[in-house]
Amino acid sequence: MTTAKSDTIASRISRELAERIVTGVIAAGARLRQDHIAEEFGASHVPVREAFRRLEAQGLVVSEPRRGVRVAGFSLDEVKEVAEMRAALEVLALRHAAPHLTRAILDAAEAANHAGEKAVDVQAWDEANRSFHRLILSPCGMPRLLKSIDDLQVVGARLLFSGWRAEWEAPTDRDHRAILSALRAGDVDQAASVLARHVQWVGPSPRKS
Amino acid sequence: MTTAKSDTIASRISRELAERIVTGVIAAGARLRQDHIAEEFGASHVPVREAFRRLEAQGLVVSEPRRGVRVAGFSLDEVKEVAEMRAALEVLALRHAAPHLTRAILDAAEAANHAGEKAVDVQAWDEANRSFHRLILSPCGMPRLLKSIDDLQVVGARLLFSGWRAEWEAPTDRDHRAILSALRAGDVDQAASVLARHVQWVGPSPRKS
DNA sequence: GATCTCCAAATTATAGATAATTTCAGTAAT
DNA sequence: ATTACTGAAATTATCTATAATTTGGAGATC
Repeated sequence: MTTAKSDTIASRISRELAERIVTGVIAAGARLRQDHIAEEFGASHVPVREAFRRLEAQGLVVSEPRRGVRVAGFSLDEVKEVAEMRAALEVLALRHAAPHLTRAILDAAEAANHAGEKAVDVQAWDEANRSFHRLILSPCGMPRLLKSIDDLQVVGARLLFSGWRAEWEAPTDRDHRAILSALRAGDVDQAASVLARHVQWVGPSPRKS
Repeated sequence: MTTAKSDTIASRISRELAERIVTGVIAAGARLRQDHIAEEFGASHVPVREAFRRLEAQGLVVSEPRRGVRVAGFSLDEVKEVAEMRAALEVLALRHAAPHLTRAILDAAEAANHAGEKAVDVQAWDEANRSFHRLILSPCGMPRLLKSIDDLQVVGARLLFSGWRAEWEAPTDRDHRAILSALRAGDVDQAASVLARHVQWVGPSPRKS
């Protein structure tokens, strides 16, 4: 958890900035100036620019040629859009993963869910939730799909960090259990249906732009 | 069609390389060396590296730290994966676009379809096909979703250019007409169903890795 | 008082140079 | 013959410097 050894400086900067954006340390709409960031990381601005490109690909920043990059906004519409995309893709992944799911995988997913129930802060809860989804979807064996889902998950996590309510935890865990029990029963359609609803849920209250 | 005015050198290089990869001028698996490309474009390697990052985000190249960049492969599995992702996302887009589709838009889509029937080469056919899809999906008003679909379309186009058969044209145009007539009849489910099957179709013959 | 113009400071984009790593051919050892 | 080493050449990643563009404000004009 220290400086996170990473091969290239660009990827280290990219990871660090991503975390700051997701956790809200850098606000939506804030402008990111390459020289300032370069100075902070003790690097030149070249790797910073490459980090920007990666963040742009993830949808965490938007870049206008010669006018700099700023943190992507997340209005309610944008959050919903990401959630719906993720729902569609996770359903696809689940249908391909289902035939390869083993008892051991489902047990591991259940353990991840329990870890989420015990989580005391947002980070831990988010991590457990991520694990759950990754566990049941990875066996689909579609790397590009999984990467897209992961990127969408990261973007969606901004919502969690911006306004998380402890009450939201219970329904999530219930959904997870429902998905597991449907999968154990071999009812993929039911599991997919719960998963789609579960992922699309972006909280009860409208959020500001 | 000349030098394609573009704001930054990086984006010009990125576009040019993308086209070469899609059309097969650069083969799958080929290594891209930044200095060589920089020299060819009369630029330094910094914008080349940024172009690489964009291509990586589009899924046209894969990059390993300190080991260079190579053109992404497209095995049958990968092509299928992209097609299924695109099907899932286009269905989502269509369901959101449907309420906003006007007579004029559907007529324009029909015109695009006719242009495709008259197309004499792959480029023209691809362009018409792209227009058709863009026309009926754009009204969904979900920019991130549309961008993802576009990227997937570009990747999928590699298949067209690698082995296109004139016979594939007719079924495609028939699918397009079926989608239009379902939309005109207000039967969104039917349109979505045809669209999903249509997009997932990757040709009758298994392709080599 | 509001708007426009123009200039300086800040910022982005690219170039050229350097350090660090990988690749690979050629040679030696088994 | 095959495998393991070695070092030069090629290549990637980074830094420093420079050119080009944008931003923001001071002063002029209406």
